[in-house]
Amino acid sequence: MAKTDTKTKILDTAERLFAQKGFDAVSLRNIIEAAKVNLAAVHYHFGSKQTLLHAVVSRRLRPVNEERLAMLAEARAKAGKRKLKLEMVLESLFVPVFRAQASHKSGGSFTRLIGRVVFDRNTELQKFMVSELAQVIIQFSRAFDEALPGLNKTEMDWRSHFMAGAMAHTLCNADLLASFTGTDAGADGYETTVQRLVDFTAAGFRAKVST
Amino acid sequence: MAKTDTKTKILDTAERLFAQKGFDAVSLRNIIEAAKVNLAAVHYHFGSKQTLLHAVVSRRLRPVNEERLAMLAEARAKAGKRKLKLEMVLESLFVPVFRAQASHKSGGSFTRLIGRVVFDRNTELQKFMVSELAQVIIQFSRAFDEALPGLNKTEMDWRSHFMAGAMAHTLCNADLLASFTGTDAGADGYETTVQRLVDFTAAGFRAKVST
DNA sequence: CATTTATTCAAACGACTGTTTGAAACAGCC
DNA sequence: GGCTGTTTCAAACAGTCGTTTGAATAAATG
Repeated sequence: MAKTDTKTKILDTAERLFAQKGFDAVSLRNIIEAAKVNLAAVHYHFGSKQTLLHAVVSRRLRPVNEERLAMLAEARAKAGKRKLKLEMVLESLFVPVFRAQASHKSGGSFTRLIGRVVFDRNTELQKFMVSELAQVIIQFSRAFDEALPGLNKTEMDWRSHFMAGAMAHTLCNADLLASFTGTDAGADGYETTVQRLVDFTAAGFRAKVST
Repeated sequence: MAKTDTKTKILDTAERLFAQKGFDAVSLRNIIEAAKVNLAAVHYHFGSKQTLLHAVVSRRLRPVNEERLAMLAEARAKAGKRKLKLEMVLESLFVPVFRAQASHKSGGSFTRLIGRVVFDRNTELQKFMVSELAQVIIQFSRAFDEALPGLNKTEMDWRSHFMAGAMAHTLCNADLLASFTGTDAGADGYETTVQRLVDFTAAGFRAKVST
């Protein structure tokens, strides 16, 4: 118990602080102070600050990505020979990450972190993210092609891009919605949020391509 | 000429570097080295690093916001007594900021910066942004209500949020699209990008609200 | 038990941070 | 010319940064 205690304390605290303030704005000393561990413990367990970030992201993102692929496979199985339904593909992409926020009582700090990571310009981190997301990207871009057989590749790429932006912004800046508009982002469960996001992005994917 | 030369050299260089690496990751010494000015000049002209960021953002964002409001007013005038058209509202929001990228040959660094700023968690910066965007938010949320009379407030807030995410992500991470999919973001002019973004978000706004 | 391995700790490393200072260099004006 | 106000400059300030070190402690193994 005591062996991994320090390790997870560091992970939990780093996750919370990175999500709150961003990677560069949080120092290792901020983390070890809040986690009440020794400074050298970070390097002993993780090697460097950058590797710590990778560990923080990976711990949460890996199960999420596995569940995404599992849900997509299930959607495929359920469709059988029929065409894959766009809404189910989108749900497979959204539900695991939004549910992780609700279930794991990290106070939503980790989804904020994942959302933020997408927008962070950190060359090391981006390489890491690409490798972590590789399978998901491959499988889901294929799924989108199947669900929207008529759409040409360029349009598909752009619309996937827009969809990713809407998703990341929602994960990362849900509190902005409250401050700007007064609407409380966490008022309903994650299911309602996902439903809204699916409605919006599905309609966007299906929009008539203007000439 | 020499009087404002240092000032604009600092602004230009800071804009480029902030957009490339983010606010925290760039030091004042990085900036003054690239701009070939003295370190103290930053504080002489701008007071602090934070105020420099405000100046960098404001210089570009202010004219963009003015043009946004002007385009919206023009769209209103053109509509006359008819209902405001959603696509024209969206264009009024997108065109100025995307055109600024193309016209001002900053290499698109400033739109990346503006996109990034939306996602940055910097309390000081967020307060500043809210004040800079206040008028735009008020006017455009009213316009969206007019263009979509049937939609209730909560749904409207969420969809505006999704739309903002798609926009910010496109401004900030256009290069990601190239690296992930191979589609070159800058292949066509900004008009095509705006058109695609309008198509996507307009359809999202108009999506049937699922029960 | 002793001995080896894993983990914690305080202290220091050199480098870098934003900011301040006070003296130079420059401008425009009488 | 001298003088005033603006702008530049090198140097230093007081911290903080990520990282390393070597000894002290805890746990595990024989």
